[in-house]
Amino acid sequence: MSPKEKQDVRTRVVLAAMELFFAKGYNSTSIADILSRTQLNAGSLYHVFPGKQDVLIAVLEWYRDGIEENLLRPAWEGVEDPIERIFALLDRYHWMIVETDNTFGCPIGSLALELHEADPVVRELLAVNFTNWSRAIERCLDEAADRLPAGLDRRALAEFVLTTMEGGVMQARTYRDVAYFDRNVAILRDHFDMLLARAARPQGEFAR
Amino acid sequence: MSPKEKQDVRTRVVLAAMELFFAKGYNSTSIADILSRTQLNAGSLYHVFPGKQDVLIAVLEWYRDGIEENLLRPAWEGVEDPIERIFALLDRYHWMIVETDNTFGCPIGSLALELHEADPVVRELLAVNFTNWSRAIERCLDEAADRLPAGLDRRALAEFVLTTMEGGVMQARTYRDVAYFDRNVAILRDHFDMLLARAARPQGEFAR
DNA sequence: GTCTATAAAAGGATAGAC
DNA sequence: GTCTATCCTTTTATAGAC
Repeated sequence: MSPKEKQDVRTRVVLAAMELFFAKGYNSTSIADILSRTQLNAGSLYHVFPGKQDVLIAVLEWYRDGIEENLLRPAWEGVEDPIERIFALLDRYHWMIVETDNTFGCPIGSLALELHEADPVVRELLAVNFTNWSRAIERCLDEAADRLPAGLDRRALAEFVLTTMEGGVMQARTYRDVAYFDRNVAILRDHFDMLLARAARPQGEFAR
Repeated sequence: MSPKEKQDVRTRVVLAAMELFFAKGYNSTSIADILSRTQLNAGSLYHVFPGKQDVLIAVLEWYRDGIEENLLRPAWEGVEDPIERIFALLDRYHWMIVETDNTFGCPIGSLALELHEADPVVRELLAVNFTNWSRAIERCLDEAADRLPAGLDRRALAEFVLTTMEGGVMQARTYRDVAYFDRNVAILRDHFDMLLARAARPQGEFAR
């Protein structure tokens, strides 16, 4: 392959669609938008994708397959403590909000709420993306298990971290003010501090 | 007015649009959908509303003006304790999820994420709806202030309750399983329990 | 595998009679 | 204030030459 070899049609479409869905949503992005951005013709796109929904599916698969490389690894570089990794990930969202002038929306969350009558394949991919995200958090919690209260529902707490991110992003975007996100994260931090303190407290003390 | 007097066009359109936006989203609801459901003709609708966005605005104003009567009062009937009122409200969402076969989405949250490039008037109304919701929670927290830690950021905690609801609803809908919502609420309950315990603890103890 | 042209349908909105 | 008909644009998707 020559150095300036263009990416294949499939990749170009997926990357363009990803940006457009992120910026405008799925329904508000037309095939014409994708063609215009990729400089492709309709024939090329429809040669690879049967229809618009198949582009969406490819985008969701891209997110699914890239979470480690595109999200977690950059967020966790140089951060070893598993609890701090959770807040390092949230800090990355803080910066994504700031860098988009408070218009950032989680692409998965936005699609999950935009698509009311989603095809089962699409819905399954949305769910898988959520699961991969919260499972990554759960692995952090597992690593820190000995500092956390015995019997803690780590899966539930991991899902709660996802909830904090999604709710914080939603409010920051609606108010166009990252402070809404930050206040949510601060409460979550407080929650973790209390959990760590509870776990550290001597057994004799009435626990709770 | 006769007992069987029909509601005026404006009200009929708003109620129908509310249901349709809730079920299908804003972009996926056509004017034809609204006309079909209300049994009105295009002329009648456009006589009252300049365009589709004005219908959306009227719907958001309806939510804004009806939160007390339609949401808070029913949720809080027979519940006096302010902290329990918070969880009574969340319980109401639990049942809305169940009654919709796990397809429930918060109408405001869904619109907030669906409308990526919303008109300022629309965005302002979305924000006002969020504010009214979390302010209602904040009033509960104010009532319970003496049982909560001194210096607690009650506004932030109220926003965090909204986040818990929105994140829980989002996950329950995506997974089509109310258990995701319930687990989130359980963590929030744990958070409140820790806050109440912290506030009740004698001052001498290192209060972290 | 890529190109242009276009089909076919849906959607928002308007005109003008009544 | 309501009715029907229709305009105009956008959008998804396809046909068929190259």
